[in-house]
Amino acid sequence: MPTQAERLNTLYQKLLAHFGPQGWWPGESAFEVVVGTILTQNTNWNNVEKAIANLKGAGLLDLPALLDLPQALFAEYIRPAGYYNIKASRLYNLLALINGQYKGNLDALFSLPLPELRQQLLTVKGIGPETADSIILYAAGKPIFVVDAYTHRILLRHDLIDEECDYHALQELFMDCFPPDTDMYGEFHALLVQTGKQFCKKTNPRCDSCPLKNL
DNA sequence: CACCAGGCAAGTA
DNA sequence: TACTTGCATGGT
Repeated sequence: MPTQAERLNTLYQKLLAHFGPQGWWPGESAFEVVVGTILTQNTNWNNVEKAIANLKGAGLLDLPALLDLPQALFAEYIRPAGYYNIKASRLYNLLALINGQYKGNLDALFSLPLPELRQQLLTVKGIGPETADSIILYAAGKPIFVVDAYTHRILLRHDLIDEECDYHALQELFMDCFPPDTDMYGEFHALLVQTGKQFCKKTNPRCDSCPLKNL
C-alpha cells in the first residue's frame, strides 16, 4: 500500500505529465499578480482578464497610479470581474497597508519573513487564507502551498482526505509531504486548478477521461 | 434556463 | 459555535 505522501506525489507526476508546466501566475509584474489574486476570488479567470485588460489599457496597473485613483472609479474598471465594489474595497484596504506601513513599497512588505508576511496580509479585510497564500507564493515568491476549492474536491473524490478537512489541514498535508519549493508548489496548485476546471467541477464530473482516473 | 467560477466577511440563532 | 447570505459579471 502506498503512503499518502506517495499517492500525492503520484498525483502530481500524473498531472505534470498530462498537462505540462503551467507557468503560473499569469502576469507581468508582482503588483499585477496581487491585483489578480483579489479579482479572482470566487470568479472565473476569463472575467478577471477583462478587468485586468481594462486597467492595463488605462495605465492603471501599478501602485502609484491606483493611489491617485478614487476607489469608486477603480471599481468601474474592474466591473467585468464581478463583485466589483467589494473587490475594489478589498484591494484598497491592502493598498492602504502598503502605503501606510511600508512607504508604498511592495518589496518592503514582501521582505518580511514568511510567517509574519502571512499574518500581516491576513489583517487586511478582504484577504483570507487563499488570497494571502497566493500573494506569498506567486507575487512574493516564497514557498507556501495554496489551497482552493478544487484542491479539496479533487483530493476528496480520490479519497485522499475527509470532507471536513479544512484549509489549514490541507495545507499542512501538502507541506508535510513536499519540501518547500516555490516553483513546485506553484506548479502543483496550478495543475490542480487546471484539473478541476476540466474534470472536477461541482456537477457532472467526467472522471472517465481524467488523467487521475486510476490513481 | 440553471448553474458555476482560482473567497471572504457579516449576519443569524 | 455552526450555518446562511450577500457580493455580480459572464461563460456553459
